[in-house]
Amino acid sequence: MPEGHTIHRLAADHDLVFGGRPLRVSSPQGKFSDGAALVDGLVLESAEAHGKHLFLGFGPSGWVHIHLGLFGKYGFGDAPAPPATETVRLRLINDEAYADLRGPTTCALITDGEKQAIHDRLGPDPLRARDTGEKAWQRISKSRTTIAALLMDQKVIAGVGNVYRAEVLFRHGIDPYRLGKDLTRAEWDAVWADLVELMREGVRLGRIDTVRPEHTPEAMGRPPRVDDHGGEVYVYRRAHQPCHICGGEIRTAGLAARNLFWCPGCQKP
DNA sequence: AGCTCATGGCGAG
DNA sequence: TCGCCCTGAGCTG
Repeated sequence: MPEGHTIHRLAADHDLVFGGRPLRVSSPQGKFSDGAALVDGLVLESAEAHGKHLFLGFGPSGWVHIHLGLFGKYGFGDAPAPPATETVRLRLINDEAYADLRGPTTCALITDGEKQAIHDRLGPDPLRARDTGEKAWQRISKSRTTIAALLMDQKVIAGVGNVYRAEVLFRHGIDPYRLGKDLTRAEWDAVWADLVELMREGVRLGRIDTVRPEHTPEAMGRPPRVDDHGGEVYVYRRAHQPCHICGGEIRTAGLAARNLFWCPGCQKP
């Protein structure tokens, strides 16, 4: 289950494992059979990520556009591939490896123009080397929407999901209900820079770790702990537990159909 | 076996 | 704001 770091990692893995060589493409489940047939046997020329969107490039034949949604999952493995189960939407195979995709929101063959339209509607991505937080700031600084909602809006900033949202706001002591227009430029610059760093680390480690060294359980003299989503965090899914820093109770609330987590003690309005 | 929930996003009203 | 789509894990019974 993905935020932007997962998708950038997947793009790199595709390049490494399948890039520059022909590969077999199929859709055991059948829902992508037509698209798969059109690129089967072609060379994978490039793999790109923008926010939570993944693009597999097959030259003039176009791009396989993948969005994992909430449930989508990739499984990579060494050849030979096991028999595909009925939920495998997309299977890639070469002599050494296979990759299975299950449960994506999107898996479709698109043109260069359609791909460009997706880039155009996405905000800057902290994991794209040429992107900066400037365009995001232009929208945030004029917006009467809460910063918590803005961080989840992929048109404002691409790649941030529910975990990074909660964690980066905590790390900067920003109350999630503050309005975009009430953030200072310095606050936004610090948040953007932090996302760049945190998400790069997320790509490297393959999980979301946001707890600073001085706040780890060891440093704080507490028993070791890994949160049930695989990384170490301050507030995400820690409702009603004590804050690692102030000891106050972590709070949760629904916001735009998602669960928001924050520490009222550390994140003042 | 059936329910709930999950790191997303879309379109209808 | 709500319902809906995609899948699987972790409960409950």
